[in-house]
Amino acid sequence: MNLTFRQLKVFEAVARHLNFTNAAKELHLSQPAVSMQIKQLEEQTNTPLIEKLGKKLYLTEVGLEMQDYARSTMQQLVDLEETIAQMKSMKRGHLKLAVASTANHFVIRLLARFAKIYPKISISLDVTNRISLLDLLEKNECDLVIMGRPPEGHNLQSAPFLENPLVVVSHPHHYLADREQVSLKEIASEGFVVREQGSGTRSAAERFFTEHDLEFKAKMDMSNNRAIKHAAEEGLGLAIVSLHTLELELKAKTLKIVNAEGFPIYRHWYVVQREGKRLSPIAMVFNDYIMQEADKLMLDFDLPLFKNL
Amino acid sequence: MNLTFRQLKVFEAVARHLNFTNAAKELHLSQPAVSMQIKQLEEQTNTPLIEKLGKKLYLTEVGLEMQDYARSTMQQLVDLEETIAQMKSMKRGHLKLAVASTANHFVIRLLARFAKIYPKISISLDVTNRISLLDLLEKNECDLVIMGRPPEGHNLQSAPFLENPLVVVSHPHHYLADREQVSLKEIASEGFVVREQGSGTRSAAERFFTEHDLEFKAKMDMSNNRAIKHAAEEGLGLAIVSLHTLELELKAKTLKIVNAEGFPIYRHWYVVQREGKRLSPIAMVFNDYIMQEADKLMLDFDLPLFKNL
DNA sequence: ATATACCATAAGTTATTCCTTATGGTAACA
DNA sequence: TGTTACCATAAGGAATAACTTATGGTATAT
Repeated sequence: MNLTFRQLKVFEAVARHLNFTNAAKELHLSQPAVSMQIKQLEEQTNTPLIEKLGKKLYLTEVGLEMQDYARSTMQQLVDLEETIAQMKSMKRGHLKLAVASTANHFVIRLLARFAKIYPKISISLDVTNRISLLDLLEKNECDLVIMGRPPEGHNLQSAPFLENPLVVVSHPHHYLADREQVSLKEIASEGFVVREQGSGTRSAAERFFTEHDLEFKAKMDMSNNRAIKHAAEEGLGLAIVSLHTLELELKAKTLKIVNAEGFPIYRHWYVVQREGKRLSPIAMVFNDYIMQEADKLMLDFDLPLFKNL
Repeated sequence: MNLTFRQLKVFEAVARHLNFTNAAKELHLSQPAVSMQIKQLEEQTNTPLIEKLGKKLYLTEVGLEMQDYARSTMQQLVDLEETIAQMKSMKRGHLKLAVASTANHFVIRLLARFAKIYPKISISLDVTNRISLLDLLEKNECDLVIMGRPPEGHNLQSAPFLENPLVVVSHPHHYLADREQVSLKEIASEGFVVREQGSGTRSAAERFFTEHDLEFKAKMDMSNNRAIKHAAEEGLGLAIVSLHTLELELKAKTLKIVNAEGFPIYRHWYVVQREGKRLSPIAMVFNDYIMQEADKLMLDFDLPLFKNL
């Protein structure tokens, strides 16, 4: 059986009018055109759908089934169109994001604002480590990723959208904590609690010290940013972390920013997507949104401003 | 938007395989043929449905919607085919009957047997008077009607399928009740309880007496067969009724058949349909069933047999 | 760098779809 | 009985749908 939508459409009109001529008028067709479509449909099903008794038309039992089917199929088509239209106009849709755990805090705040503008959009947010992020992109399991600078050679497209100031933090009673200015040399003489090898923050710090011909002393390394901050809070050493992860600790005064020479180091947050990926409308809008608005939005956050921010 | 089933079918295959070439093989098509169908579908929706990242294919969000739609539509089509097939093979369907109230009793017994043979068929039975029966036929609101001889000139097709013996009944203690033979003259001298003017039974009786040059004395008339029998039970007079309506009263011995000369009068039960009506498969089968089987089935009923039956 | 797997595109052909006009037949109705 | 309303059928033509083969491009893998 190989029906066509055309047949169904014509049949539906006939079933409604119970009159070929009127159905033809509605469809802007000649009457024989309608006859033919119905005839074809009856040939397809190999059973009469309409019976003519005297002047009047009646649907057969199968005809009634067919009418149900035609209506439901056509309604579903309308629904589909509606759904697609909504998706296009971002009244509906799903945004799949993934962020580096370090970025989690501020991204959620960005997302909260974004979600208010597009209330019908559902969002899923995966918070995970760099390796997993790349994996998600690789498998096309998310639209966009927010992370530090992505590695080369993964067929990725990335764009920096926000400065990411790395600052030195210490226990609030650390002897360097209240100094107006701490020279780089002094800082370098301290031991640091750092992320594992390969972490973006760690390599940025290492590069920074190397560029200034200083050694970077990693006293302890941990795989989790929260753990690093906690270690610093406990006085295990200084730490270099993204300012954006510090809102809570600064407010609670469990950590202090050390006024270290040359800091903050400015790195960037990137929006990353797979090369060649055609973003969904909503992902595209989100991308534009953070590219344009992230700077401004960060101003609302309760974070210290550095002169060149 | 003007999709085709073909597009949906091809799309479904591609969405399942996530591979054009394999989908093409499954459909016994060349790969470009598949490409074209997908392309057309994307043009219809004006949005990408499939995205290619590197070597792998992925469905876009709209693509996923489309996949749902395609599957559900195709499933519905399968369901429709199944339904039609069942209707054709009478595993499903609906039989709309209407019977004269006089025929109700025995028709229900016929129907009970018929329903056992076609257990999946639903049946509706309208029990009503002659006028309404003709009206139902006129409006094509039932497949078949069972009644006495239908009037001419209504564009009806009818066929007798069963003899309808009309007998004279009386109160069991009526003075004629136990007589071995009652002459027609004696009968004619009695007063009768009869149906209203226009009733088939009444005109048959009248004609019968007229043919024998006797007068037919209608003492009382009623519009309902049950009421007539009741009147006879109460000794209000003799009655002429169809033997087929008497099973209960004979068993209960509340009425007796009078051995009247010339009785039973043989009339017939007819199956009636509208001229030109194309019966549904199940109606046709029912028609055949009663034409062939009604005689035999009546033998199982607890009714007296007359010599020439 | 080359081979491989895979999809896109182009060009051309065939078949089918879909519609039109013209005409015929039938039931209802006056 | 003629008229009217309505559907069926026939014939013909325009559009297009649906494939095919051939070829090109691109990402991946070796």
